[in-house]
Amino acid sequence: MPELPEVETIKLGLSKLLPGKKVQKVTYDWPKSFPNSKADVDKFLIGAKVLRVKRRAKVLLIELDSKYSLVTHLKMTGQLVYVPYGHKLTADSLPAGRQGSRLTAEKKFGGGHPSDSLIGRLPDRSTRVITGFIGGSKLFFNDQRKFGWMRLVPTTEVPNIDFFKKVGPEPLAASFKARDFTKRLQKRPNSSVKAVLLDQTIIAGVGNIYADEALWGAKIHPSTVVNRLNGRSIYLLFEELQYVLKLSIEKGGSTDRNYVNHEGKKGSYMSFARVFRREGQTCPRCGATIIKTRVAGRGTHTCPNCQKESKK
DNA sequence: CACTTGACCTGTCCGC
DNA sequence: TGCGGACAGGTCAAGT
Repeated sequence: MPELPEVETIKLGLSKLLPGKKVQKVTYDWPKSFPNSKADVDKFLIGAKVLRVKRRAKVLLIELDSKYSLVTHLKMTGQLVYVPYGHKLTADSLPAGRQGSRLTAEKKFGGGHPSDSLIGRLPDRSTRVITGFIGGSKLFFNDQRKFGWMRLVPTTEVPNIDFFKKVGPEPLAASFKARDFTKRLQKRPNSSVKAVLLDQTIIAGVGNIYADEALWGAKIHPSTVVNRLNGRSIYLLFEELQYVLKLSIEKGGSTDRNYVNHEGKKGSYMSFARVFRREGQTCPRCGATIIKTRVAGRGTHTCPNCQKESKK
């Protein structure tokens, strides 16, 4: 769910908050969520100062003056939430309620914070890593499903992470033109256009939400095979993809179920979505009923009238 | 080689 | 009410 616009929103937020902050303490206990050794943490993270925050594809990069970077992929349910100094926290460490114990964060930390905001309830059962800064502020990496990860990587080695070696170009880069988009798509001539949009090695940052939204905008059925798309269709798809990504960044991203930004707040793109998660509702363009099917192994939302399936 | 499916996880929802 | 099963969907590994 965090796709390009969601990670970009977090990047913009954290860029205003983290640079200059010095790491004081780090708490983590789930190796897949944070695989680094304590020795590395002590050497390269504790005492390090944040230089800048960047994004590449769906990955967030926090560059440190120790020549290491904190690299985070939120996958499906990851969150990065910053809690400023002065906010009343109920505990300083990870809750212990996840191994068999059915303790909820609420029970463990003494029943209900007056504030209903996520910030007031952190850490919670999904908290995997807490990075504490001098001055008392904290960055929480929460991840309910544990698919995401945060890791400490030498900054010069970041481009050599397998994912970065293979990942495609940024769709919103000024240098990325329709011609480039066409060439990239045509590397997978026999795949469905939706599968290709979701393939991070073709184009970076597109996930299920914006794939469906852009395909609706371009009136293309998601299972259309790339080599059956004409030049005009591909151009339209390029324009629509950029449009939905930019609009969503403006709206602070999409909150389908889990996503929140650096302040623990939801994004509002979903109220602008035309098809995603709108099965049973009417198509804003033609009034037909939006349907949900399965394409490329994913839930897929289309207007059966605007997006005709091409006959083989 | 090109392409598709399953595994990784947990929480929620639906039907019986 | 409780329980099993389907489902959510980003990426990598394994399968066709």
